[in-house]
Parts: sequence; structure tokens; C-alpha cells
Amino acid sequence: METHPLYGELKITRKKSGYSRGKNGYEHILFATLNILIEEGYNSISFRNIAKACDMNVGNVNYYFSSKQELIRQLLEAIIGHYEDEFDKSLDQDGIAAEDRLRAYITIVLEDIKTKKTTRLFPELWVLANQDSFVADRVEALYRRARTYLNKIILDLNPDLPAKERETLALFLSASMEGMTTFAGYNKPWADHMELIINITTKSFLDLVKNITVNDISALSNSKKS
Amino acid sequence: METHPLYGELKITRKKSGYSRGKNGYEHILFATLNILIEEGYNSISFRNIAKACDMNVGNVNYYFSSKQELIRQLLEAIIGHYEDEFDKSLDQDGIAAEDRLRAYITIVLEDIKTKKTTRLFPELWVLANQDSFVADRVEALYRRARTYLNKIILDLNPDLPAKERETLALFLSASMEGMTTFAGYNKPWADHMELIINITTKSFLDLVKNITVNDISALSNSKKS
DNA sequence: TATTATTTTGGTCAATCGTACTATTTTAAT
DNA sequence: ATTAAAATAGTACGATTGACCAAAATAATA
Repeated sequence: METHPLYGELKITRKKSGYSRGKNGYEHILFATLNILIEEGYNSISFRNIAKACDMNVGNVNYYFSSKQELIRQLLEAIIGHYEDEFDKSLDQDGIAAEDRLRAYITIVLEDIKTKKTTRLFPELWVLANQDSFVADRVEALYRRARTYLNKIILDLNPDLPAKERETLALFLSASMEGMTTFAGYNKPWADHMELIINITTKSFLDLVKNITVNDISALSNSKKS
Repeated sequence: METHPLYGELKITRKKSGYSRGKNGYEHILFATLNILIEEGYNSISFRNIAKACDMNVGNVNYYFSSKQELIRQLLEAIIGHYEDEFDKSLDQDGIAAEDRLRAYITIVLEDIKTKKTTRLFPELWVLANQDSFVADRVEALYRRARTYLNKIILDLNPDLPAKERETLALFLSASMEGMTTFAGYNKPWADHMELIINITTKSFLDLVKNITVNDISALSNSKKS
């Protein structure tokens, strides 16, 4: 299973123990399903498709996952869990200046968006979240964790900003970067301009976070301009 | 057909003429399909689903649209065409200061993102674009048109910014707003904070567009900070 | 009214789907 | 070597899908 092209891209937490052969089969199915999801989209996922990709029988796939919903949920858990782990691993840099942490954050997220996996996967997650509250909750938890880092950075760079405004600003920064996915992601029209986009994002976010005040954005200020 | 809940949300350009009855059937199918797409997602679209929603026979749906691909493409054309028309209608304000045009642009886009239609539709479009180049091209054309307005505004507010940087900045602004869809769209966790998000966006974009220079973001400046 | 074009119906078809079930083979422990 | 558990293969069922087709119903026209 270490030979699978997508090996290392899932956080697999198998509950029941079994033979090593079974462990391989279980993981092989998850990797194959992930691959189909990336290459052909959610609609193309079927037990028979998966079985063919695993050189396995349909009944065997059903032996590991008693229902399609079960398979999809375990796959999404493995996908999102891996993103969370990678995120924590990339961003636990203590003792680094807040400004540099923000620079690193931007680069890590936007470089990741350029990968085929992230470009293809996240729009699928957004669609699934619109129809399945289980997915919606899990995706929301992922983004909430991602924002905790932004909130700390903003707190360091702009201590006077109240909590509500800080958290909404973190949401704005995170959502803003996510928006690049469909424009500058893998094989997208602006993929070649990602370096410039990263520079614009960095310049924009640094100025914004450091200088923004409550008066700039509070609800009262919807009539006057600075 | 004027009684359909989604009446006015599609730009329908029927090619063949026929009896008025046929025109109604044709449009009814498109509106019903749009409704299914919004409420249940692309996966739930089927000839039989549509027929039931139209109180029509399955074969009749197939009579109007000889294939599902044909139906989907005409629907997407009607959807995107309508967005383009609405966009042009909302933003042809001549004689208004560039800064106010940017404010209006932000408000219009982000308020539209709050609607159920846009919140549900665009993630579906992004996914479809990943698998169907016809959809990818059509969606890209829509966004390209949207950026023409941003490019004019940037040109007014920051005449010294070269074309490449200006166009990439327009892309950044547009993508940034699109990113709010899955966070602050209809029924999303941050929907109630959209007013604050609009204020943050306005503050951020105005400062950025007015003050950014080539030196801030050009490829050379990846080692030094201001 | 008779004729023609258009719309609608109802049914059929092969393909695919998720799932359940049994039988067989493989594996690990005794 | 025996045995029980685990894994695999194979098959079959009911449901749904896109699509096709002939007949019937409707509308416009001469």
C-alpha cells in the first residue's frame, strides 16, 4: 500500500483489527476512492468503479464498507483529518514574529491550493456540505481550526481589535484565500500567476491586519467615508 | 410560466419556434431543473425528477432535450447569461466616482452571494467546471466579464499600476469575494456577519487598490519586506 | 372541415447502481 | 494438522437511469 500514488494523503484510523491483508484492502479502497474523487468527481464514485481500481470484487468492497454512506464518511474523515495534521505540522513555529507567521501562512495555503488534490477536492466538499450536514460540520471544523492560527496572528499584530472584529477579520482572510482555488488552482487559468497573487495577498493582508480599527468597519460606519 | 417561483432567474433564448404550448414546456423544464439544482444539487437531476416537477411525462422532457448533456448545457447558458445581464444592469453607472463604484461593486456581489440561488449554484458550477471544459469556459467567461469592471475601477484609482499587475489585482479582488460564498452565503455560519464582512472588504480593497505599487508585489520583491 | 405540424403519452430497452447473500479461499492461531 | 476467523469471489435482486419509439392528442392552417 505504500506504493499507492496517493500514499500519505490520508489520515487512516482503522478501528477493528484484522489480518494485515485486510488492512491493505481497507486502505486500498480508501486511496482508490480518493483518486476517483480527485480525477472524476463525486458522481463517478461507485462500488464497481472502486472494485475495478483495486482489482477487487464488488462484494469485497461491500465487505469493508457496508454502505456507500459509510465509505464516503470515512473517506472524508481521512481526508480532512490529514489536512488538519498537515496544517498543525506546518504552523507550529513558535518564537517567530507575527508578521512572518502571516507571510508563511499565506504561502502555505496558496501553494497548497495549487495542488491537484486540493483544487479538485475542496469544491467537491463545498457542494457536499450544501446537502449533507455531516459534511458541513466536518468541513466547518477544519476551517475553524485553520482560523485559530489567524486569530493569534491578528491578536499579535493588532491587539486593540475587539474579539468579534478580529474573528470576522480572520474569516475574511481565510475565505479570501479559499476563493483563489477555482481561479489559480491546478490547471486553472491563473495558476501561472500564483506568485504574483501571493505577493498581492501578503501586501494586502499585512496592511489590513496591522492598520484596521473598529471605527473602520463597525456597523455604525455605513454612511460616512474616511 | 410567469407563475414559476424562479421566473426571471434565467435568460432563455429559444432557437426553434413552435406552438406557444411548446414554449411553455421548454421553459418549464428549465426552471424545474434549475430548482432541483438549487435545492438538491446536480446529482439529483434526472429526466424523471424533472418530469415529476413539471407534471409531465418523461418522454416529453426527452422530446425537448434530446440528451441530458444538451439540457444541462442550455440550463447553464441560461443561468450564466442571466448573471451577466444582471451584472451589466447593476453596474452601468456612468459619472460615478471610482471609489464609489468599487463600494457598489463589493456590496452588489456580496449581497448576491447571500442569496440561496448563488450560494447553492456556484459551488456546483465550480465542480462541473473541473470535469467539463464547456462549463469551465463558460464560467471563465462570466468571471472575465465581471473583472472588466474591476479593471476600469483600478485604472481610475491607480493609473500607474501596469496592466499585468492591474489584471492580477482584479483577479485577486474577484476571487477574494467569491471565497465568501461557502462561509457567509445562504444559511452558512457567517451569513449573519455579512454586513461586517462587507465593511472589512471595502476597507481592505480601497486601501489596497489606491496604494499598491509595482514594487510592493513584483516578483523581485520576494526577499525584502517594507 | 380536412390536413399538417407539433406536442404529449406510455412503454420498452440496456446499462448501472447499492446491497444482500452464499460459497470459496486465505490467513493466523491453536 | 485442525480450526475459526477473515478475506475474497461470484451472483442476483430491485431500483433507477438515459434513450429511444410508436401511437395518441393537440394546435395551427388551408
